[in-house]
Amino acid sequence: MSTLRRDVFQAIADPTRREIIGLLANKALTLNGVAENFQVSRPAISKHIKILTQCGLVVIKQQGRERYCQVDFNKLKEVSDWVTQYHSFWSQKLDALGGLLEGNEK
Amino acid sequence: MSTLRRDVFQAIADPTRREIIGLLANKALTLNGVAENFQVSRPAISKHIKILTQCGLVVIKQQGRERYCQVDFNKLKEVSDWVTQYHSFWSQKLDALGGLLEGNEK
DNA sequence: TGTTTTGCTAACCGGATGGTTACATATAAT
DNA sequence: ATTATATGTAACCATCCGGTTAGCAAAACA
Repeated sequence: MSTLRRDVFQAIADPTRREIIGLLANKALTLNGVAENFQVSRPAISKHIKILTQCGLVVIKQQGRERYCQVDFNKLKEVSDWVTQYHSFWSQKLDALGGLLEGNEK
Repeated sequence: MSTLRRDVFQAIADPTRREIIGLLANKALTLNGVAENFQVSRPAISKHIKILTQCGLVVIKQQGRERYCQVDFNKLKEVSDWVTQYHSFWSQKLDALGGLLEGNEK
């Protein structure tokens, strides 16, 4: 699994990974602790965690043989920044095109 | 290309599609107008636009043989909502685990 | 010491993704 | 009527993705 092209947007694209983030928001969990909450196998969760760590969204702290996963929420700011740049457009009507086409709508 | 599992998070996972959204924020463009701004082929852009329309992020208004693309920014709220639920965690120090492990850190 | 537990990695699989080229269709322009 | 333009679609391809099972290594426990 290469470490290329790993960014936050791609990491949160998967619903399972978003769920994992939700879980870890409450408290740090070991990998098995995370896996208990899902139907899929441990290796599958392990892969998800790896993707989340590769982009910095999750940080792992080793404690003996256990590895506690926690979210670095600051990484989510990258997503927040991207989204909020469009906040001003949100309440805008969807009729900008109408103007653009000078009411020539089909 | 099935219409299944098409959600906003997956749509914005691709950097090209995020760029497209940035482009369309300024003004509605035809499909060729969008494609002019990228190196990839027109069919590739066509596929991206299809994905963006399937999840509702982009709306198309046909004008003769031209198809004007514009962003429905309200769809981005879904992303914003997901992110902002974690706003309270942002300024939090990354030492919650330290407490959890009772200073037993390696 | 031996065994259980935690977690990683490898090999594999089917389906999705992102790209291409080639061709089809419909509207517009000459 | 013919040609040019705008766009869609099909077929194909390499790679990625998310999942599996099997096996390995290290720490913890009996």
